[in-house]
Amino acid sequence: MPYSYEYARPALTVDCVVFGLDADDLKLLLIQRDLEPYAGRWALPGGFVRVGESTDDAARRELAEETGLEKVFLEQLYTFGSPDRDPREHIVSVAHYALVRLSDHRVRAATDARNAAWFAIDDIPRLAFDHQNILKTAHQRLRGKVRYQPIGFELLPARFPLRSLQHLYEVILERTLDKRNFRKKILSMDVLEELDEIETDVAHRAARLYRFDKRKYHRLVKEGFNFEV
Amino acid sequence: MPYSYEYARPALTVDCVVFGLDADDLKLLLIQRDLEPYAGRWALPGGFVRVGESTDDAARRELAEETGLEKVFLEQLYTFGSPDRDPREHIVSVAHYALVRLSDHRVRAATDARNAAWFAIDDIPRLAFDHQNILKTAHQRLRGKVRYQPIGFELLPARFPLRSLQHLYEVILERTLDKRNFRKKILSMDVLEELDEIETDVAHRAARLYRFDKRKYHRLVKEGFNFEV
DNA sequence: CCCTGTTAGTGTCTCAAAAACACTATGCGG
DNA sequence: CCGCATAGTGTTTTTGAGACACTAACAGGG
Repeated sequence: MPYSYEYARPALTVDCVVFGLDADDLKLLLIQRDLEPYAGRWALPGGFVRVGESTDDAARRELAEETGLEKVFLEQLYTFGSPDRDPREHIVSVAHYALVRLSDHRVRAATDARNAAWFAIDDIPRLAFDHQNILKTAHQRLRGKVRYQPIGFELLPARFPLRSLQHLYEVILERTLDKRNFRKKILSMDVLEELDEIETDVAHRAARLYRFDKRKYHRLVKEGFNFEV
Repeated sequence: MPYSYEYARPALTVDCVVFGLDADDLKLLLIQRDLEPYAGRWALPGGFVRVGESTDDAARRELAEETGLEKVFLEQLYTFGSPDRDPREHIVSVAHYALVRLSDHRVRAATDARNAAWFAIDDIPRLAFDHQNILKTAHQRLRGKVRYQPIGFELLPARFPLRSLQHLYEVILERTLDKRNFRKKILSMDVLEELDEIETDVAHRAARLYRFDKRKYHRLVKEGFNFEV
């Protein structure tokens, strides 16, 4: 035990709530624990913070190690510091949440050495530790976030029909939106670029594709805005 | 050095950004450091988290120890985890912010053994560590918060004239508000109770006093709302 | 007691944006 | 070519924000 301190220290971990979107649902990335406590139980990816490493870096590192995800949108969520949240000892966890395009990452996560899988957001198994609570907090934050920051760039493929973006908002907000009002609003924000391209392989009229204007999008993310949908 | 661990651990602290309101200004509570590093420099109250103690409890304890403040409104703000924010070693700090009625607490803080004092929010001395940055984050959060949660219960005396509440919003938002629109809006929220009582000892027409309806106020805090002022 | 100074308290109009709402267009598949 | 599924498109109504100015009450001084 080579590391000694004058006073006892809680351990420090990071956990990641990774949201992904596919054609139908908002999904959550979980890994299956192979060690006690809660061996076999599904849990949020995460692990210990190393000395000399920022908590954000630790979250990215653990995410890459456990699920193969890299370069994702990731933000700090909340720090869970209750002393009894881990049965072993006092472990404080800085929770983060991430948004990823599920289509980019589905395979890698599923075939990783650690057992990792995507779950539909309303069909989540029992989770280890207080991870259910962390998830609840993250989902609330996500719902709150879409009201004052644009979202979607991180969750949709590079080119997408407007329907997909509306669907994303509907899934996050858990309510349906009016198509015309949604289109009016989102187009008036001037962050989408209309492409000369339409969907293929659909059994009905094909929709026009759009992409985000990175510059304008990130400016808007930074400044905040008002998006009541 | 009686506490040993298999892996190195960052130290864990809490810091508190304590906002107080007096008749004129938004104030900030600071303590003067008596130890290195940054001896003599003003800093946010805070200290180490003990094992077995939640981060929230730690924040409350440190606040009580260093400034005498107890039972204040206190929420977690953000966790600052950069390894170089403290010159000694890697110290991760869970920052909190608190809102207090300055009139209730002015004396105790100022006469405490540790040198503690209130500073006007736009006349803050150079701070230790990254505390300037933490303060900036807290001030932003406070401004954001008033838009979707009612505020004031924690910062105003039990009975107050509407002018005080408007003044509170003006100070936090750093702009003036229209009296009639403000009253219209705040009264329509149905959280204030009109009292059969007016100000005393004022050299002009005395204003009617109000108080918050605790039940309705806390319901609204919980649910969130939309307060664009 | 009256005049002055200071803050309390009150209503309406304008304008912008949100919300409600239904039909035609297009393309695929059988 | 017909049926089906989704794309795409404007107008009206309603709601809320924002701008705006005068009278009322009270204290204090002359």
